[in-house]
Amino acid sequence: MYLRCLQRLKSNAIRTVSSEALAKAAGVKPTQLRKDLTYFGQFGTRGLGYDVEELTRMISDLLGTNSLQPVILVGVGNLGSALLAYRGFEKEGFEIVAAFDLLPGAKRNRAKPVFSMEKLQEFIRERGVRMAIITVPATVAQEVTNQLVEAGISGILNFAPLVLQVPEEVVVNNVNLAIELENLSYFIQS
Amino acid sequence: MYLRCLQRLKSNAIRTVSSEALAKAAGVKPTQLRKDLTYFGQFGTRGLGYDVEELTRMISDLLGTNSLQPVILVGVGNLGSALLAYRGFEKEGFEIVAAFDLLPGAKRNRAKPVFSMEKLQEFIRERGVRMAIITVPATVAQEVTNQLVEAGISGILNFAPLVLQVPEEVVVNNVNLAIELENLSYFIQS
DNA sequence: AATTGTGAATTGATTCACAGCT
DNA sequence: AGCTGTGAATCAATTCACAATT
Repeated sequence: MYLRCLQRLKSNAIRTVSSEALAKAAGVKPTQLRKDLTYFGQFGTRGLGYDVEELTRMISDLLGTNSLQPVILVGVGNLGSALLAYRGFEKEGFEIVAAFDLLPGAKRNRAKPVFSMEKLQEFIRERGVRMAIITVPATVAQEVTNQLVEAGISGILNFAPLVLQVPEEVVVNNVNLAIELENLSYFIQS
Repeated sequence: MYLRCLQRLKSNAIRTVSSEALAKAAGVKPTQLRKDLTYFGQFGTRGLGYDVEELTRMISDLLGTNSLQPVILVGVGNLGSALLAYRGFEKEGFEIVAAFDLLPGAKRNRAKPVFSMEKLQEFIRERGVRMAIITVPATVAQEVTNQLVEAGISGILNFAPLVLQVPEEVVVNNVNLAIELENLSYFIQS
């Protein structure tokens, strides 16, 4: 989040920012921001603030965002197609290098290649891909996950609405749109 | 999350579940689950567990998920189109009743009507819509938000990668796909 | 004068440990 | 015997308050 805000500042030719201003932009409190940063070192100048350029570089290094990470996507339905077409990732250092689906033929005419599921493990191994996005139906998500893990994937962004069982060295982030809506719905009932 | 797991159990004709089993399915610890539930009352039977049917009903009531909530969507790009076509919401009690875009004409041939932005506020007011999904570019997201809030929206699911400024009675949930990927990427660098 | 960096204090969430039901 | 419900203990995150620095 901080990185995103810093990039916005940079594109507005702002050189220096106080914890107060950056925190406001990121939607957190100034002390929170300062505490967060000190876990990784001291980057500010007292009385002045943080150098936008320098702080940007340090967070990028930390996140390992400086090199382009290849990512694959499994399940080219509505959501999968949208993510394939979405350009927003590349700016942040990720590239969806290929997609996989049971029916790759029907999913042609896209910028990205869509392969059949048989090619999945071979592709992961040959290209050394470490991250995958799962946009398959819940019923097959665990089976797909098993294949991914077996082939060496260590990070999964899961859009299927269930909890995936994985070995502990594999990291899963879940995005569940229905839960987000329910959450909103709960908090606005007043 | 619990609700989702309970529904799965129900469809497998399972009548009763222990905190241990349900917690496992939801990816949390048993004590966590029990503590969570007791914030709202006592629903289990000692020595036996929870009645799937009863617990389902109580969580549904709590979430207000029993009545169908109308939701609108603003910004019919790649992601917006995918969400419009996504059926997963309806099962959870939400219906995207309309979408809005600067160029509604180009976005026809869908199950849902796509209106021009001029119709936005009128629609919200007439239909009493309380929730909106924002899938517009970051550059116009704040402006769209202002319009939504002015028309009476009180819950926003925001996919634009920036922090929206809203009055405190309005709830915003952010979904930022690039941040999810970055997060994964950070935790798998070993 | 402004603003960071950070121990200490506070607040909040999770887990333990076990009493209490069925 | 099995399993929930929960006060107490622990662990983690946030915020305060202010010394240190430019």
